[in-house]
Amino acid sequence: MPQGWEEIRAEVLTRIRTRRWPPGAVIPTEEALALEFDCARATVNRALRELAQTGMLERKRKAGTRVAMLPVRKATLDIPVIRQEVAAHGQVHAFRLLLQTTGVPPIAVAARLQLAAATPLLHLQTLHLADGRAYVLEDRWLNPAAAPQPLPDFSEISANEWLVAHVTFATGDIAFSAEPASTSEAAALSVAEGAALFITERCTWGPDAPITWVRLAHVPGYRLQTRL
Amino acid sequence: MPQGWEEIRAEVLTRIRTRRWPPGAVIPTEEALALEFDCARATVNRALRELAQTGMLERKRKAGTRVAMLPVRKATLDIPVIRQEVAAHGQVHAFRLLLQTTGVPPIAVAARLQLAAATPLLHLQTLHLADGRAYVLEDRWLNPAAAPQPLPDFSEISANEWLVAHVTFATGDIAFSAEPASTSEAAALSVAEGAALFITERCTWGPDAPITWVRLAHVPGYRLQTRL
DNA sequence: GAGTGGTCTAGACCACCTC
DNA sequence: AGGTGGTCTAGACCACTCT
Repeated sequence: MPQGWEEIRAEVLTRIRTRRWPPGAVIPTEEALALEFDCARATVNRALRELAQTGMLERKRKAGTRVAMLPVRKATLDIPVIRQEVAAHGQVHAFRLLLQTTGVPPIAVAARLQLAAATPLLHLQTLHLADGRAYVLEDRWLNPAAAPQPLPDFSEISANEWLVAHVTFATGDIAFSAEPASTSEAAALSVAEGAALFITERCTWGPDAPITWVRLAHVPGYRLQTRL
Repeated sequence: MPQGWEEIRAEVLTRIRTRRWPPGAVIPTEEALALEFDCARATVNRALRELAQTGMLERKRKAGTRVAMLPVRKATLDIPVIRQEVAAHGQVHAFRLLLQTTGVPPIAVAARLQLAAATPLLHLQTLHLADGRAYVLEDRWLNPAAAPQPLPDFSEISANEWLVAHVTFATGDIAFSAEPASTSEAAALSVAEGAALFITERCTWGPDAPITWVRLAHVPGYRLQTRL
């Protein structure tokens, strides 16, 4: 007899995986399961809610709970923080500020940030190193209006870490893709032009104004991995 | 005054984002917050637990709850099912089975599946089309021992959909990367050799045996996106 | 040792949705 | 209209871990 919501979750998961409750089937109500497992309905609710959150179950009031037709559709992904990511590999992290200017960003960047046209932003290019070798090339446009003055010396502190510590964050999105290395990217990362790079692109907004747009070009061989 | 765990979560999130509770700070105990918000401790617990799950808070018994030093570190992302993904774009999905043979997989594949050496697997290559144009090239090795006999005709039903509907799934992992198109991939996807392709690689295991290894090579321009 | 979060209970009311 | 999940409560005990 399972006890505790985790064991109940495991038991339900087993019944799904062994096809005792096949995809599409309606499973017993919370009340019935609470009776079977001899626990409170809230405990069953907790277990089933967690399974619904990962996409194994689909729940609707009155209609009941059914096993998803295509189970395992969601994964939680750790968004790596570069310094920690490098440290986790037992390597030494360092970075070099390649570029720091102010100017109007490309249309594509302004559009993603939903920025009024021709707003000047701070443009930073940073190369992150792991044990002295190129690891990630960071291309960032930063809205000074979103940050408290004065801005720090970004050759000493990473923009990402300073921002999360000092700027109020409201919302954001993140996208992953593959792109060929441009001439300048290839040079910075010491790879061939056109090499397949894993790209992470992030936008963040504050309560009132866009904060920053970042594009991380990862060195070939980079993998983003998670359990299902 | 917030009411309900969602409003409490929103209120706590606001206090974090406005830096009333800055990164690293310890926030009041559940009991204190329950008093302030005039609700049960379980309600506060629910709100704080959700925030901890997304990486905004770090919780430890006795030590209390503190705002994460680097907030927003986890994102949940939907693992797309190809047919639905294509349909979601309003396009027509179709697929062509390019290859179906049986043989011993490459060492790299066998290793990832933790497979005993020299086990013959079914090898499938499938090209998925969106509105008739190449969309994803699927390269799959499937363990017949993990599936109930007989196997279906994979030129009529997609291997993925048949598997989730008929094979007991236990665990798996998924990885994303960028790789240059090989000669055969380039031909199948109608792109230049060496073009940057977004790669999804998935391993799944049953309770007793490895089930399948899949590698999806997405056409250039593909983006995997999610909110933060 | 003591404070904090983690969990469970028994009951209740409500919102939603299918029937 | 009634059944189902969603949520809340007030209380309790436990597990962990910092001091």
